[in-house]
Amino acid sequence: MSRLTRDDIITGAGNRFASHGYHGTSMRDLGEDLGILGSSIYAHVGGKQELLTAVIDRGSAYFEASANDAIEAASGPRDQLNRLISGHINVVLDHRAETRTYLSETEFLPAEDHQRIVAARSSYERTFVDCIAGGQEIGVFDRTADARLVAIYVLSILNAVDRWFSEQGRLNRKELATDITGFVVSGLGASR
Amino acid sequence: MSRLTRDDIITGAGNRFASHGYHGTSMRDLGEDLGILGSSIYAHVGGKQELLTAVIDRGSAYFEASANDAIEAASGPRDQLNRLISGHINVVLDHRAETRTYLSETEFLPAEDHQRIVAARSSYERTFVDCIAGGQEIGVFDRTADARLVAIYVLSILNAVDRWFSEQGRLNRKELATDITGFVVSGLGASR
DNA sequence: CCTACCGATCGGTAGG
DNA sequence: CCTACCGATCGGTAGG
Repeated sequence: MSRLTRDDIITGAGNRFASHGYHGTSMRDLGEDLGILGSSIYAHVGGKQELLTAVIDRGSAYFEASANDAIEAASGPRDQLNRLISGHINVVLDHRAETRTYLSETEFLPAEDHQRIVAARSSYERTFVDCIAGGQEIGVFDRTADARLVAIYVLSILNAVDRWFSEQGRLNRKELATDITGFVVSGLGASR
Repeated sequence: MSRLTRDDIITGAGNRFASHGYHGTSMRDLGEDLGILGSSIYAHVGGKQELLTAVIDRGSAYFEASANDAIEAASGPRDQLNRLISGHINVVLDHRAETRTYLSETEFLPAEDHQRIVAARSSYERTFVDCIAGGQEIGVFDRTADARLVAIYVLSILNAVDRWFSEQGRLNRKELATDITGFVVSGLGASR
């Protein structure tokens, strides 16, 4: 058993914060998960708040990277929308602890970090709005819809995925992404 | 200044739990909000856990009542879907504290209460699934869609509404309900 | 609903 | 990373 790294501590904190909440986690709880004492955590990080920031920074970075990948690889608005959706699903399922903390505990961040994360989130959401608006301009999406509202609807669906999706269920990730893209584009109206 | 009732305490607890989380709320915090001492709360309720249960029970009851109203008044699947959506929006906006607590803090309920609330929530969600499946049977909704998945998508959108909707925004509640219903039925494909 | 507490637990530190 | 702590705060109670 070798010594823990700072990254190990952040990972452990993410797991605890995701399942018990930031305020429901004590440094002693976290230490127990990691096999050390609560007080020993202070050899690696400055304090509990710093751990929350580190966990949420990770979550935020995963989403940003996913959006950048989608923009680079996309061949058009509909393809980009599918890539954004698929990427978001992969992020929340591959990094459940960080993204759950990011989505549920951001409000408990120190003011400075909170502002930074909210700005990054706005930028990420703008990627969805721009993609939808771009599709409306070239006529592949309905022009009468409000792109900002549709982006909010899509992100609401995506942010909840980790709460119900199971890898052992009827659909795999790729199929879920296709289903959500189809739902967003056609709803219950046209056959997909 | 008259004495507080048990209901007042529960309302105050809902407000605190919604903004600071259950674990982020101390009995002294709550007392301060109510203008009494933390220890005085115990004259009205058995403990902090009991407060969480009481707040979430309220939230759960609002959703149940809304679903029952929609079922009674509906003239068909599409009308019922619109009523379920509109009702859900009204519940989360009229009872922000209780519903936010219901949606975010249910996991911290004592096991027995947790089971009861999860069962009630399943029943509520089934109303949405049945409505969609009913519409598919009579051909007003696309038969190839998975009713359960669509219900999850709709509820994901609805549960996030209180996080971004403003009464002073471009849309009022009724218009938002219409927009969401339109989105669910037509997506970005057909014009609504 | 307040006064006056209780033991337990909290985030965090000094020194090794 | 542990030992040995610190003052502050926690949920909760007895008695009025």
